[in-house]
Amino acid sequence: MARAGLTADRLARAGAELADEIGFEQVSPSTLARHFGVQVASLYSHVRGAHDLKTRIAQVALDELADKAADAVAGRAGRDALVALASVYRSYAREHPGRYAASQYRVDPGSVAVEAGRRHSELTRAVLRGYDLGEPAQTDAIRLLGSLFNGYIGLELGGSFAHSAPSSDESWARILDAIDSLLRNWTQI
Amino acid sequence: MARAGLTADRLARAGAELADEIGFEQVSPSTLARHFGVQVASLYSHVRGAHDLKTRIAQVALDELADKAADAVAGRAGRDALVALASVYRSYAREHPGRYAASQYRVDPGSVAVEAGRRHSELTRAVLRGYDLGEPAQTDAIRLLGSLFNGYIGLELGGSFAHSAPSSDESWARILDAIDSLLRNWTQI
DNA sequence: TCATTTGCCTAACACCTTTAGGTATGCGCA
DNA sequence: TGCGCATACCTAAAGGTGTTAGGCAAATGA
Repeated sequence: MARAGLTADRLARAGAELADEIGFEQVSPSTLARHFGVQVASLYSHVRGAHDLKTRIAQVALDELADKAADAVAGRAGRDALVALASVYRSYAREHPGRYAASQYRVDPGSVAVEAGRRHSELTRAVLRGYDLGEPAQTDAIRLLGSLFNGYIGLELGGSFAHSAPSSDESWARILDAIDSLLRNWTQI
Repeated sequence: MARAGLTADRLARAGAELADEIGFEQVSPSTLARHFGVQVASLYSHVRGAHDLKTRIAQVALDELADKAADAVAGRAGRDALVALASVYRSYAREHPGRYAASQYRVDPGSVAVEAGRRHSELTRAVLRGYDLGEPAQTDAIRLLGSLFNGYIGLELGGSFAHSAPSSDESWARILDAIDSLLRNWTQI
């Protein structure tokens, strides 16, 4: 019998794709084994278990997202950079809901994925350079933006904004305007 | 053998308490059956299955949270009301992490729990009356606040703010100040 | 071509969810 | 008080998942 050619990396990447199709929650050693036409136990040579698998998928998503974010922010500043960064997260969540859910997977401290989290904060910090905030305002603002993006996307994906006016797109745009304004005037609060 | 006296309601409430002890993820027909000293299959007379059980626990948490929020907001306005509402959510999440996680459980449309979600928006709308926003700004602001609260608490519970200065408490307080200021000046963005 | 590595296999265990049908408990009523 | 009935909880069983242990055979390199 020909071998499937599994590696931890291929499993993680296939898991990420599978997550977009069937939902991150549903991705597991068994679904992934079925996907590769392989016995479940065979995965355990490449991955320590279900948690390890999900962590690796989270890592894939987090890296991919950070790459896109870095691209979007490059060469922009201020409001432009803010909107670009926000748009990357939101688009990614819509186009790759499974991967986005994976990026939210609680990864234990000490994992390599923690590093990816730091990369995201640094990207946000870069956007904030255009607003000239000192410390601790800058860290506060990073936390605010991270919370807002994650929170908005989470609620939107959950359908919270689906059945009422204004449309989610419109709210999102105006909220970003508001946040831009807030960041510009942060020092004089 | 004496009967345990199960009802859907008792299961949901016990599930909520159990969630705080062992984590919402871990609460399931089997853990709950063990908790009541009862065979797993016995739960199925009261609850349709695992999903139904979790939805009911979510409902308990959502209601309890809305009650606390209504209490906190009553008799306050403006910044006071904003801080009080925010504080209710954050305290609840810290004191009852399992219940809070339950409140985030994706409940299918048409479920009674959707109604509880609406109650939360209305509470936020009440807080915003102190800021004198028209539409669509008011709805935008509701979405902003909901996103921010959920997002901040989610990141905080995940440990994102644990290992760096300033403390989460300090950031939270200053972010609320910033949001208060933003809401007061929303119309002149 | 042979030895070795190792990728994938089978087998087995423990646990979980769900369904079907049986037993007995506790209530309402005579 | 005792009887009948509804139903709360039970046992049994099927099918799924995660994980470990050990075996066979395919690829790799000498």
